[in-house]
Amino acid sequence: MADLLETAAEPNRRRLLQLLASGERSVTDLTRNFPVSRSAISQHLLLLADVGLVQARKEGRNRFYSLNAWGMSRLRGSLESFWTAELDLLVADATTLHQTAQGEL
Amino acid sequence: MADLLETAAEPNRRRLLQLLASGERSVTDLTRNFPVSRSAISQHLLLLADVGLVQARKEGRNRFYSLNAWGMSRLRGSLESFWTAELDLLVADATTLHQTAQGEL
DNA sequence: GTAATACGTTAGTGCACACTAACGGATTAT
DNA sequence: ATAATCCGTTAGTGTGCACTAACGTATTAC
Repeated sequence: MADLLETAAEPNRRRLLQLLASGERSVTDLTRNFPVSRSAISQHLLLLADVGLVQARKEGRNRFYSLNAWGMSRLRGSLESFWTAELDLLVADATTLHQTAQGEL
Repeated sequence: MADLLETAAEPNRRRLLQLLASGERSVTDLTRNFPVSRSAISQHLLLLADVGLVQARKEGRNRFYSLNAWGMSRLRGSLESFWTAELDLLVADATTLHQTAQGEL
């Protein structure tokens, strides 16, 4: 799983990135927000670190993970290059259609 | 793989969505843009259809796949709810830092 | 009509992923 | 000091994914 966007897309990892947006957090602390084990979360974090989206800081027996701004910037770029103007047009039409349908109810 | 964003994130499927942005295409036609088999592409298309991002139209012995505007609209929504304003701030800083670094060369 | 060909899907396989269980390392309590 | 506890990672396992090979079906050539 070398791909940046694909790595970030997995639901648990997506959530991890969002949680880390508000600041660094330990593995155990992050785990509280998930139904899976500390180990699972640790491994998701290691994957995110592999692609450069997060990094860890050791302090005592804790490891505080935080977002890597540069990696997140690259992710943003990937998203933007994926979502072309052509798709915006398509979606604009769909939204219009949907709103029309809603209005017609 | 029920998750919309995760399904769309896989590199080949991402590319398929982009190719389909310019209009409907047959499986064989789409396959020309990939190093993998027609079968592989067909299966990716079936997955995309499962989550409602594309649909197929039969004509002769061809099946023309096209984007589902409403599905793509939902995808757009998922992307937007993932990428919070907080992340924009973080990335803005990173970009600034990078530009500074570039300027310093 | 029938043989040949083209298109897309289903069958089958290897591998990677996501997870729990077991572990090593560090800190705290006594 | 040492036993107990907490934190994060590595070991081991099952499932699901991405892919090629084989197949069914429909069209075209003769």
